[in-house]
Amino acid sequence: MTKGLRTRRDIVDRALADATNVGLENVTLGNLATALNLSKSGLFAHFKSKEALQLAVLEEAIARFIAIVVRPALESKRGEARLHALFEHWMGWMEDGTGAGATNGARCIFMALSHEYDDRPGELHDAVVQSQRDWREAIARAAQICIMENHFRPDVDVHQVAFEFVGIGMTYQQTRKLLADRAAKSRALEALEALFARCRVKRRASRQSSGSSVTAACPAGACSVPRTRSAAAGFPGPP
Amino acid sequence: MTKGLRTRRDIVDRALADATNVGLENVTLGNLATALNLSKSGLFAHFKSKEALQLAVLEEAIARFIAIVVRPALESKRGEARLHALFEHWMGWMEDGTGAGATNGARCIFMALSHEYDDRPGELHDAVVQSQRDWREAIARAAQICIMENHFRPDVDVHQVAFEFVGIGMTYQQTRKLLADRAAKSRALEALEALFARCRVKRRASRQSSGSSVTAACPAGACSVPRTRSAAAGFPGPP
DNA sequence: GATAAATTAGCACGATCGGTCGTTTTTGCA
DNA sequence: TGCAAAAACGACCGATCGTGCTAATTTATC
Repeated sequence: MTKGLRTRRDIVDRALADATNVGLENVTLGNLATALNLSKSGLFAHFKSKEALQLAVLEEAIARFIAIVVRPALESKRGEARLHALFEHWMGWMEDGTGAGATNGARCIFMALSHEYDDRPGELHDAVVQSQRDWREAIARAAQICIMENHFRPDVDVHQVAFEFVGIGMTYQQTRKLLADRAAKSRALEALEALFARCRVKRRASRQSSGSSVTAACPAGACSVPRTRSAAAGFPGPP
Repeated sequence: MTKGLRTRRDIVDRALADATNVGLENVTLGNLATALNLSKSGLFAHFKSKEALQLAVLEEAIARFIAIVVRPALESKRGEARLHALFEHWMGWMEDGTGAGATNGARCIFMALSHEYDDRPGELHDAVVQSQRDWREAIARAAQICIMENHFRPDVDVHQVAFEFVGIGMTYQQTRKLLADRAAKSRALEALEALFARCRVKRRASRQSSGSSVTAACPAGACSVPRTRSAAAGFPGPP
C-alpha cells in the first residue's frame, strides 16, 4: 500500500517540475517514465488517463502555492503588511517555480495553465479557473483586513485591489522572464506601493473630494468576505 | 507568381485565426491543409519548415496589431487621449483576436506566445521578445508625449507607466476570458485612470510632498524616446 | 516462507505529427 | 497555342503520442 503511493508521489513531483519548465501540456508520459526509471505502462497504471495525472499535478501545485505563498503570509501582521507579504511571497514563487528545484528561469505554472486551458473545456479548465478565483479571493480577503485594521479606507473595492494586484504580478513575471529585465522587481514594488497609497486612509491630509481612488464600484454586500466558503474550498483564511 | 503568394497569404491568414483559437503550437499542418482544401505537402511546399510558417504567422500578427491597435491610436490627440486610445484599442484587439473572424472568446495571440516561447530558444522566442519590447516602447513613447504636452509631470518614468499599462491589460484579459467576469472592462478602465491620475501634473492642488507617484527611477537619459530606432524596427512613431 | 494482491514491465495498437520525394496538374509567359 | 516553371498532389517515412492487454515481479500479510 505504501509503495504505490510513494511512486505516485514521485511521479507527480517530477511531472510538476517538468510542467514548470516546459508547460503541463508538453509533459509526456514517456519522458516522465524514463526520467523516473519506470516503464511507460507502469507509470500509466497509476493514473487511468493523462488528464488524471494533469489534475493531480494541478492539485499538488495548488497545495504548494498555499504552503509557499498563502500560508507564510498569514504570519505577517494583519493589514497592509500581510497584503505586502502576499505579494513578496508570490514573487518568490514566480522566481523559483514550485519550491522544488526548478531550472533557471522557471515559469509560474498557473499563468501558463491560464493560457493553456483558457478556452478548451474540461476538468482541467474548471480546476484552473477555480484556482485563480481562489487566489483572487485570498487577495481580496487580505485587502478586506486592511480595511478592518483601518489601513485602507472603508470604501475601497477589495476585488478591484485583487484585480490590479494580479496585474502587477503578471507584468512582473513577463518583464522578469520573457524580457529578462532586472528592474522588474523594483517596478513591481513601486506599482504595488502606488496601489496601496491609493487605498490608504488619508491622515491629516487636506480635504480633497474623493478623486480617483478605488471607488466603491462593488455592488452592495458583494464585497463582504465569504469566510465560510473560503474555508471550505478555497485558500486558508485569516486568523 | 501571383497564385503562389495568394495561397500563401490564405495559409497565413487561416493559421493566424487558428492560432488565436488554439495556440500557435497546436496549429498543425494537416488541419490547416484540410481546412484550406489543400494537400499537406502542397501546403508545406510554401514554407521550408513549420517554424518558417510560425514566423510568418507572428509577422502577420504584428502587422495587424499595428494596424488595429497602434496606428488608429495615432489619430487621437497627442497626450493622455492618445495613451488612453492605445489601451481602448488594445482591449478591442483582445476581444476580437486578430480583427479577422475569430471565434468567441478569442485569446490575445501575443500573450499566448509569451508563455509558449518564454524560455525555449529559437527565432520564435526572439521575435516574440522583440514584439513585446516594441509594444512597451510604443506605450512609453505615448507616455513621453503626455509629458511633452504637460499632461504628465516631467519626472514620470514612462517605462514604469508601460510596465503597469501592460499589467492592467493582462489582468483584464484573464478576468474577461478565463474568469468570464463582465466587470473586467470597467475594472481595467478604473485601474488605468488611477495610473493616469498618479502621473498628472497637479493643478491648483494643495502642496503635498511628492508622495508615491511614478518616481523618476529611470536612469538618467534612459527615459528619452529613441525615435530613430523605433522608426526603423519597432512600431510606427508619433507625428 | 507461502500466497494473494499490488505494482511494474513488455509489447503492440491506432493515431498524429513534421517532413521527403517523385509525379501530376496548373499557371503564366512567349 | 506551346512550353517551361510553378504549384499542388499522393503516398510514405520515422518518430512520438496516449492507451490498452498480459505476463512477470515485487510487496505486504498470514
